[in-house]
Amino acid sequence: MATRGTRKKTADKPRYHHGDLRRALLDASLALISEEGFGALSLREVARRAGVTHAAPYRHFPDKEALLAAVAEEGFRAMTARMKERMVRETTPDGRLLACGVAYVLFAMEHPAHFRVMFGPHFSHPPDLGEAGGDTDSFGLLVGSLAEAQRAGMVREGDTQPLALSCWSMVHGLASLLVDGLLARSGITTVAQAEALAEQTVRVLLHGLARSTSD
Amino acid sequence: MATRGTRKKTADKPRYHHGDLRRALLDASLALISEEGFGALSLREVARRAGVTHAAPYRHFPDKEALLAAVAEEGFRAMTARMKERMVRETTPDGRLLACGVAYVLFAMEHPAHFRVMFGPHFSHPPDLGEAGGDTDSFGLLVGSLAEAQRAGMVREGDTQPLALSCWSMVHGLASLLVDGLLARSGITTVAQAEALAEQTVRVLLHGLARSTSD
DNA sequence: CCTACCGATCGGTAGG
DNA sequence: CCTACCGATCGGTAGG
Repeated sequence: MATRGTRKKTADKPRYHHGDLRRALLDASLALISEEGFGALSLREVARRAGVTHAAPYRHFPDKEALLAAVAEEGFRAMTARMKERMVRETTPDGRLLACGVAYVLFAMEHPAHFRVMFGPHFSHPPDLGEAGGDTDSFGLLVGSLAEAQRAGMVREGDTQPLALSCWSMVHGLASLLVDGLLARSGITTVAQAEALAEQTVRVLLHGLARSTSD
Repeated sequence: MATRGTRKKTADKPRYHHGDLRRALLDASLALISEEGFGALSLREVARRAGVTHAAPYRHFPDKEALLAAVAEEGFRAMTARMKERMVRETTPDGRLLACGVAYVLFAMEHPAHFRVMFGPHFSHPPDLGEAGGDTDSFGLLVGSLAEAQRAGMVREGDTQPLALSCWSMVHGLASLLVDGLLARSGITTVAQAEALAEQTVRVLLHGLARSTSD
């Protein structure tokens, strides 16, 4: 009994009686998904990892879907930022278009948990990719740079929308295969390898977009 | 009490005391995923839908992952068959390559639950896409027709493998976006629309593959 | 943000 | 292929 009342020997559970529990919950969610896969994500396990009781998250998110929505929104914001970051360095329309696509794939490789939440089939309604022009409007960046490339004569004329869907499909497919580990047996495991493949792949697509297929 | 002992008024639960429970379990899994999403899939609910006790499935599958593996394998077999079916109608190398890609997308649209299980992040190990030349080797079909197109001079020379990854990414991305409903707001909802988009998209890619980007 | 509690569901097994 | 059972986990709420 002599030791009763002294500091507990295990103070290993950080507590969040301050303002950053929300952040801690988001981080815990991402770590959990990365380590155990999406199926392992539960509000209770997230709370556990964040060092709080399983009732605490409800102070910040009304339910599980709200937590995921917050993760997804953060992901779209980060992805859009990543795309802009690489695009502004470029000086040509097709350079920007290429950068746009490569950044999409890089984001997925660097933030697989975010990517899974953003595009996984977890929501009742598929996510809206952000208001036009907003800082989550990654699709808008693609459409914009594609239209610019059209005006510059580097991409065939015609309705921009279906062409944008082709571009999106290309990078989304590559990103998905990478995140799900399906290209590992083809030897693509590092970010550098993924970037090289993305560049090559998007270049092929841009080349295909340059002129009408009936040429 | 007069009615006691007579036929129960609800005989609505079909029983599988014959040989087709395995098939029924696979079908129930697919229906469940289609209707409620992948997250709703549990062995117990599958058993319920198949009209058996939750212990019955263990007679056919050692665990949940084994059930999913069976669904996935069936999916790869069906997808490969779908691709072959469309490819044999074609008389040119690039026709076969196009058919190969379009069939991939069509399969996903027609069998979204299969597609989700095949490529969803549900397995400890990502699925092997089948032994080379086997009836689940869809990737082999792609590589084969791509190599054929190269020999015919319709696709640039060089290592076939990375080019095949570009093709796979393209159709896999389109299929994924379609299955997850992300192209619905772009107005692509029917199989016919998806097929048209897939054709256009793969044509763009083939055009890009025709010659070196440095031409 | 915590304790204590609810009903529900789950994967899996024993034993027949 | 069924009944009966196990321990575990879950989402969510009451009440403080």
